[in-house]
Amino acid sequence: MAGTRWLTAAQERAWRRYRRMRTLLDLQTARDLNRDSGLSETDYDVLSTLSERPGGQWRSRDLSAHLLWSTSRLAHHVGRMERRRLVGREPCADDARGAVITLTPQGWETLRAAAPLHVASVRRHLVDLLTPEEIAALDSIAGKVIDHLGDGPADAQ
Amino acid sequence: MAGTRWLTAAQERAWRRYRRMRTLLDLQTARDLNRDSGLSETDYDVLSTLSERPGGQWRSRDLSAHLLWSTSRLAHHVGRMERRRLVGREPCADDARGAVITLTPQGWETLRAAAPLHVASVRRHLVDLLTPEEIAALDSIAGKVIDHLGDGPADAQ
DNA sequence: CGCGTCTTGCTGACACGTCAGCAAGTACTA
DNA sequence: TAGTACTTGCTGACGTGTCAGCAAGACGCG
Repeated sequence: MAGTRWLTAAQERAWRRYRRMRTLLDLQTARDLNRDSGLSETDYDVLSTLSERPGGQWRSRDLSAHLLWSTSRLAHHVGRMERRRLVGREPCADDARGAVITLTPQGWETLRAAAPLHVASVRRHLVDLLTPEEIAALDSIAGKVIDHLGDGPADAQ
Repeated sequence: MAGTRWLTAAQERAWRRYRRMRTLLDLQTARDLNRDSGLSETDYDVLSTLSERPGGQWRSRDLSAHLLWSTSRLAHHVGRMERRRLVGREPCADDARGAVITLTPQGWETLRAAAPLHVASVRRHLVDLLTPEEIAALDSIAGKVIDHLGDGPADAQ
């Protein structure tokens, strides 16, 4: 590999700082979420995704694809959340193999209470730090990466 | 919480896509790194950080602070990397409590072989997708978050 | 020095994620 | 309809991260 195209100083700096932002921001929002609502980020992802559908119901297969999780990971995580009464499982009417994950009343209530606090946390540590131009730039950068990594525009997201 | 300041449409969109970029980019670079070099991202972080110092040596305490890892996490991870002969442990001359983590010859060689492939992966999935202006914007955004979350500008990174 | 406190690093128990493998159901094809 | 292959979801084993707790050494003050 004689002809490796190393990063320029500006590129290297941006990459390093992106990685550090990622680490710090994750740590902080996770800490806030756990302190405020007793949830992990993954718990919150599951609850908020479920709530996007009218009845709070998703087929396991679709939920794991949407979250970019393995079906195994979803099964484990849903099992743990089920024990905490945040979600439930029901057989699927159309397909006897299928399982439908459902938000319980307690799941709805937990999410309702958590959402404003989580939004405040995201504002505090990211959104309110940036100008509208920077928000637009972040969106555009993320869009390019998402398109490149082929998230299937029609599909998940 | 009647007066919650929810996100605007543009902010919400940027936040969601940032999160998705994060997930996709992590998955892809981790997959590439493992396929090309048999390393995890955390392995690579440890090796490349060690290599920044002349002798490839870091005090445990300093390394965990630099990586934003708990000392426990570092101890576990170094133990595993030690079994693979990528790093070694030595007692610290100045402080009998201390441990010094050292890159082994095999660790150097592994990193030397992995680096160009990893850079290519980062280029392919991020850097080469962006204009110089977008690189600058990403750097500036990350800088704001890092400053806000108090990474101690003089300290780590 | 002698004592209490802080720092450093390690360990064990437990929570979470991945992977291989399995059982049951569906879909395609002859 | 029977046979084969695919899909769906679960489980167990194992690697990794977090947390509480420990032992040894450093530090500070009388």
